[in-house]
Amino acid sequence: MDERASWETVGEVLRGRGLRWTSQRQTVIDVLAASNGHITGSELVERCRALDAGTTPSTVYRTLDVLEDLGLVRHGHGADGREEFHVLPESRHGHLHCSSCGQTWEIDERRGEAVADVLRAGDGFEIDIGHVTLVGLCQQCADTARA
Amino acid sequence: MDERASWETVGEVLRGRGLRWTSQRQTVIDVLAASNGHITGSELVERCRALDAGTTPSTVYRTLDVLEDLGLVRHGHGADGREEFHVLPESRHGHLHCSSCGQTWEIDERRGEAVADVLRAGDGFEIDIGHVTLVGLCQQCADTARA
DNA sequence: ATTAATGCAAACGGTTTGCACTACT
DNA sequence: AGTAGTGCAAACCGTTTGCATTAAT
Repeated sequence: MDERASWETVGEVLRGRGLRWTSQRQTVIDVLAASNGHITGSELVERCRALDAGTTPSTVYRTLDVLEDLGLVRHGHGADGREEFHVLPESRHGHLHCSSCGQTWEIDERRGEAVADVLRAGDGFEIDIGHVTLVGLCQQCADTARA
Repeated sequence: MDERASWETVGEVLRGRGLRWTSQRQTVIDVLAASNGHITGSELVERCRALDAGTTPSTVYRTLDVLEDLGLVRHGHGADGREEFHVLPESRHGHLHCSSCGQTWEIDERRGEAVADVLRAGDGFEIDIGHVTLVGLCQQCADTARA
C-alpha cells in the first residue's frame, strides 16, 4: 500500500485504491509518457485520439484529475492561459515562452531556484515556479527588436 | 498628433486617430481608473454593468483592444488563466497569487528587476514580468503548511 | 453623410457535468 | 454483482464574431 506511482506502476496503484485500470487510461498514460514534460489538455486529447480514435475529452480530463491525485501530473497555465499539465517525475521546472517567435524553453531547476530565492527574500513568498509559463522575448527576438 | 494617452486625454487621442469618444468607453475608463491596477475581463464587465446596466461584453472587450493599442492597458493572464488587464501608467510590476489563501500581491519594480536579471543572466531571456501571475504560497500559508 | 461603435444573439474553444450504459474487479 | 469508468450530449464560462442599427464626427 501507499505505493509510489510511476508510469509502470500506475495500474497497481490505481487498483490499490479501489480504482480501475482501463484501456483509455492506458492511452492517456502512453501519451503523457511520450510527452516532453508538459502538454495542454486539448493537445493531450488530440494525441490520444491519434492512438485511439474513440477518445472522449471528458475521459481524458477525468483521468488527468486522478493522475493529479496520484501526483503523476500537476496542472498549471500556459502563456495563453490554457490549462497545461506537467508530467512527473521530473525536476520542478518552469517555462519561458517567447511572445514573438512562440517558442518555449524550460527554466532549469538551478535558475528556478534563483528566481524563488529573489521572491522568498522579498517577503517570504514560496513560488511554485511550475504553475505558470513566464512570457517575454527570447534573446534572439529581443536583439531583433532592439536593432 | 502622436499624443500620449492618459485617462484625461483618451478622448482627444481617440479622436486624433479618427476614432470616437462614447459614453460606453467613458464607463470602461471610469472603471479602469478606479481599479487598483489589474482587473480581469469579466470583472470589468461586471463593474461596468454596475455603472451602466446596459453594458455589453462585446463592447467592453472591443474597448480594451483599442486601449491596448493606445498603450493604456496591457493584457496578461491571472492565476487561473483568465485574461487579466494591467492598467497603465504604472510601474511595470508583476503579481503573486497565493494558491492557499487566494490573496494577490504585487511584485514591485525592484524585485521584478531582480527576477528579470536572473533569467537574463541565464540565457538572455527578456521576461515580461507583468504578463503572468506567479503562483505559490504566501509566507503565512507556507508557515502553516510547514507546521 | 459618413463610418465608427454599439447591441444583440449566436458561435467559439476549452473544460465540466449529468446520466444511462459498459466493463473492470 | 457491484460500482468505477465510459461516452454522449448538453452545459458551462469567458471571450469573440457577424450583422443590422445607432450615433459621434
